[in-house]
Amino acid sequence: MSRFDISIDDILMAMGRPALIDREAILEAGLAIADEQGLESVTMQAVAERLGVTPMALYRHVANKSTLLDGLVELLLAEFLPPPAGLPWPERLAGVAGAIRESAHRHPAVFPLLLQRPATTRAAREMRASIFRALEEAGVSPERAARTERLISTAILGFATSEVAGRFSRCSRRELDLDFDLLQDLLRGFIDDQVRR
Amino acid sequence: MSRFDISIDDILMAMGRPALIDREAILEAGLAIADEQGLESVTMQAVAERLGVTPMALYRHVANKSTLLDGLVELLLAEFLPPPAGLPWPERLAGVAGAIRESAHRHPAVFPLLLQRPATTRAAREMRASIFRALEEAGVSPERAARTERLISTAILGFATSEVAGRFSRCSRRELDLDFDLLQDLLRGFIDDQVRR
DNA sequence: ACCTGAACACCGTTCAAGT
DNA sequence: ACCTGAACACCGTTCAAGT
Repeated sequence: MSRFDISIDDILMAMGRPALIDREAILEAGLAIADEQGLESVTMQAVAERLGVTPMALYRHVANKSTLLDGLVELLLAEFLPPPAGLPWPERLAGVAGAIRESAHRHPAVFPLLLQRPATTRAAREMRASIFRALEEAGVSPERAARTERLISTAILGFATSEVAGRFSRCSRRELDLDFDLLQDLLRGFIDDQVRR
Repeated sequence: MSRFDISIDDILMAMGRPALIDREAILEAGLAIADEQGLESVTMQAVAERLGVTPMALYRHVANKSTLLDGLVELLLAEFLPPPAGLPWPERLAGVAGAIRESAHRHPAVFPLLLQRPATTRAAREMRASIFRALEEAGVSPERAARTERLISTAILGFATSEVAGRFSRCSRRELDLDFDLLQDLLRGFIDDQVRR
């Protein structure tokens, strides 16, 4: 009846044995399901089952399904490792673009969500910062850098999303590789333009 | 018991009185709900209720919810009217881009789906054709036109999606207007580049 | 032909209860 | 603290039945 019905021993014993699941395990299970069976297969029940637990157990670790999906997006962002700092900026930028595209191919179901969430998480800021540094090194003025970065990352995300979400389903992989090369030329020309002003 | 339990009179009477709903009414109700309350509020029950009908009645007119959503995308595409043919190509292209962006602002919930469906419907082909004609007039060779068109429309769709789906939620409308202007400059420069080769 | 009632399997989520 | 059982409101969908 009262809250003291739970004995201290009970609590200590519960604390002693490690939790069956945690936030990270939940997100990884969700991402695996999304990769294997698509986003609509990511249900609380499916995630729980993969972890050998009941759906209700998830709610101690994630607020609800919507924040679980936010967490999946975070997981993708965390994969966008900043490229090696030693390289000259064009190669660093190409590295970032390539890493983003590869992530899209690994996670075609979750990737489109990237375009739909404010890029305010730590990993998102880091990716932005790495593009910023490349632009700075290229000679883009700080006043222009933010806008330039937005357009560059939007173009890359838009292309990668179209590619994996099926808008280009009639194009061969080879065609799309060439598209991507051309996109990078386009962005390169754009940056040169921004520098010249 | 047998199928002849339905009398011809019954059928004629049913045929005589006009159907309560049809595919078009369903799609328009779905779009209205999406615009007003977001995509996740578009349920079979909500659409049916708006039409004064039970959810089961919808299934005679649309195969299932997924094709209903496809229909909403179609509705957006139908709004991308081809620009007046008399104008010079740069203005026509700007017209298309502006029309796409306006559609995104009118239908922020449905618009992101455009990036996720193969662009094979009639309206999608028409929009592509109008960009093609502009590129041709600009002097882009036919071999380059398809790839150029893909990159242009991807950039526009990607930007408009980011804008209405919340990725730029920290930017003011004025900032985004300037972003869009710059995007069009970028695309213009890209086309000039394609012509020069 | 077109719509409804009843029914099913499946969702997300809450809350009290167990350990 | 962490998980479960029971329960609720709400989904999408099917099918037989009504008119």
